[in-house]
Amino acid sequence: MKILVNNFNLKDTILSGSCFRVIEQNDGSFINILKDRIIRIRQEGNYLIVNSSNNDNLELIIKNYFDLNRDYDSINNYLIKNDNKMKSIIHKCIGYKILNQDPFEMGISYIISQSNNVKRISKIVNDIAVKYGTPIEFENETYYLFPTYDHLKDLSVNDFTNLKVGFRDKYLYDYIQKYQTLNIDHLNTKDALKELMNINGIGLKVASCILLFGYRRLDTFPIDTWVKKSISEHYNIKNDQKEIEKFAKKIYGEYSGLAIQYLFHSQRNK
DNA sequence: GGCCAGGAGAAAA
DNA sequence: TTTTCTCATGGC
Repeated sequence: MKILVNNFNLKDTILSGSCFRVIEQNDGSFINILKDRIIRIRQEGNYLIVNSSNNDNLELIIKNYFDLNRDYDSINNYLIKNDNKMKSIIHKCIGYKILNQDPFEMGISYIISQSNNVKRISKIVNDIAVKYGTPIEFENETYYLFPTYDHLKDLSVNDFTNLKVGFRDKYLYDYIQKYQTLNIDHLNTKDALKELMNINGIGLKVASCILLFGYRRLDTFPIDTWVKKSISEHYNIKNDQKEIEKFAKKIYGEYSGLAIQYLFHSQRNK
């Protein structure tokens, strides 16, 4: 399948570090494991070329996953209007989109991410899928979908320990116990953060990532060392979590999540 | 072989 | 209230 896109950069988007289930291929394409299917995708100019294990609603699913229906141009203009320094930063990030990933998978993945590196995060996430997820045949290989809540709801703390997640075993267990009572969609962002942080092992950073990448809350912004570095380079702001939060909310408003991702992305790609 | 990774929680100051 | 220490594991 061929999909026409504009102002989209597949590689920057898919390798941005928010997705742990993507495998870069030697031919420039990517194997990406979505919620319910496997895709092979590559970009040729303004076209995406996609093969999938499941063609039902494929174009719809691709456009939703890569956030291709959102008007990034007008958001970018809004950000630049509020902060002229954004102009050069955004210029380095043209085509970067925020992936719409599965909320449950994001919860598990970002709990695992704390004090960890991307390579090992990906390995553990994949180990969980291989052990508890559904196998899918695609291009003569077997891939495993990330398990649903029902697949994991009866696991014990020790089952997670056996997955070599270290001290995060009890965190994952508590997340599973509380997952069904979460009511994120009916809460504003501030309360949604609170609700997630009520889970043992989820702090502000992880909760922000879950909301931004799993629940499309573009007004949440994970602040890490890259972002702090970028902020202190571009702005005269104290290198302090609270100060940066105040600044981001005030200047970038409802799109602070995207703005902070631009800072993260441009700093990381230096 | 020591350092550190898209942190969080508990203890200590 | 803010700073420091600890928590498993493995990549480099």
